[in-house]
Amino acid sequence: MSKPVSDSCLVAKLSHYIPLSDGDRRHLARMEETEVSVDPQKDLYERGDPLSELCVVKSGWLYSYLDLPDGRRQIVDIHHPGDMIGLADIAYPAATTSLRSCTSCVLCPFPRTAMEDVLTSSPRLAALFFSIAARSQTVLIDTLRANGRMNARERLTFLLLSLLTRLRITNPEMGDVFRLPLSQQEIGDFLGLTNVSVSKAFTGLEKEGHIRRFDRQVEVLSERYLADLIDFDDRHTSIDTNWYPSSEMDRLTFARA
Amino acid sequence: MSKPVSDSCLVAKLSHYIPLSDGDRRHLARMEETEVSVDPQKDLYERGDPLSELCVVKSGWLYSYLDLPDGRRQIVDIHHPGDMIGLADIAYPAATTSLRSCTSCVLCPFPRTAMEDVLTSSPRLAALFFSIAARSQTVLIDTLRANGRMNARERLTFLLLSLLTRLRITNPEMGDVFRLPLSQQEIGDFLGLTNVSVSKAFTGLEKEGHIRRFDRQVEVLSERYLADLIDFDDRHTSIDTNWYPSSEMDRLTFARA
DNA sequence: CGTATATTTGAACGAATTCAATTATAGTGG
DNA sequence: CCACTATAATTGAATTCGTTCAAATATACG
Repeated sequence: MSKPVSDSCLVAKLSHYIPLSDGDRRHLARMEETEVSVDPQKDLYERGDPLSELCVVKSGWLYSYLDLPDGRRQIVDIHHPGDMIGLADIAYPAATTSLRSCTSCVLCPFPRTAMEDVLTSSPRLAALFFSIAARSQTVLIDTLRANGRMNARERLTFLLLSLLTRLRITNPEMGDVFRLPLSQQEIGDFLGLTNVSVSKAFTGLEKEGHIRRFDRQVEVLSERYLADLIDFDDRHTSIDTNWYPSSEMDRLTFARA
Repeated sequence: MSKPVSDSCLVAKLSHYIPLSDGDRRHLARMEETEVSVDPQKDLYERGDPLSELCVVKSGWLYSYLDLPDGRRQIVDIHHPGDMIGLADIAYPAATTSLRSCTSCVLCPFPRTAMEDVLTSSPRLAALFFSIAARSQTVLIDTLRANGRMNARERLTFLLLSLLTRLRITNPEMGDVFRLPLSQQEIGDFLGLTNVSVSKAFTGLEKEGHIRRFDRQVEVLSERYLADLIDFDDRHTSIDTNWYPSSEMDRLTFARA
């Protein structure tokens, strides 16, 4: 964040976690020489499509989803700037989920085969990729807990706190307010609710003074109370790098004052 | 399966996917020199506990779960013989889920630091571990879809088909019948339902002739019909190893006649 | 064989959904 | 810049699926 040595998305993302050598940087920069712009509300690929590239999100929001035969939809992951998309798909010959943009986006695609290079050339980068994948799994587990065992208001609380802590990583100055470019239908598809239930949960939280809404933004007014309500665990702020190869590592904590 | 060269759990599991060199085998065998027996219905660790070891399941069933403050429980993963437990936790200093045994189990623990050795010494093993982690994430995504967007009967169908396809990997001769050592309460905790709803869904599926139950076993009578009902996707049978370092690899399919 | 645990069943209840109408917001072209 | 249209959000009423509660039956285990 402090030194924009490179404008590679991937380097920017990974150097959040561990110091990267110049060799690592050059290596990563080669992965993504292109940028792609995407319109809002566009399907980029469908579950089952052959998938030759992963990508890093440079700007915009997207989500991965699965449909049921009758049209019911489950959003399984929301992607923000700095996120890598498709990492979990490398174990399969085709995409396991569909991908759709919420907003206008800029993406940095890189070839799937780049993973091989990383694993061969840099054990520490391999470990880092592994950690990133592991963390996204933990996020998924929390979402499962929310969808399986929480009521509508708790689920919405879970989403709002998740977004708040996620967005603070790449935007530490942001405070308690963020733009929410998801429709209530999309929020429902993420939380296993209808758009109507999402609306009622929103109104309920707002009337009781826990949140405030204006423009397309949300302000979280009682973060502590809401976190306690659902036993919220911030999975984003810190990551354990102790086990990584090479010894100069410490456990890093994201900048967040 | 055909050549029991080693009785290491880990080697047995991994050689399902790719041929292992003798060096790989020796390396892996060193990871797990011990075996541990566990009684049924025992908590092995709780979310938040420091976690110095991962393990491979040699026999028995276990599950990972999360609780809410008021006692609601969500089971997020069910572990069978051949599974590795704790892989996703290595990005965190402490356990992100709690672990509990369903049945008597034999586990093969190995130190968390072993991952470092693997990543340093064998890019191909690193890629394999990565694939295994990625696949378990996909399983989680399917579970999220079930919990978020399916009704009770569809969710139970999802669980039964998941178990059927999972257990066939390590027991190809098994046909359409398997033992189910989970209580209906536990099944409910996995599917986001109450034990009562699980009972009614079971009875419903049985009365319509889709399944049969006897002893603690379940027989799936109309697998095709049930799979179509929920658009079930078998995530277990095949895994893509094309992208792995070293060229002698093909895409492998599990033995299943 | 007896006791504890698990499953089944039925009835009443409740949270979320569905359906439908209203209000608000966003985007477009005059 | 405003009116117009399409989309999104809100609100209320009726419905539904799953839950809760409670009792009966079945199963497992010492």
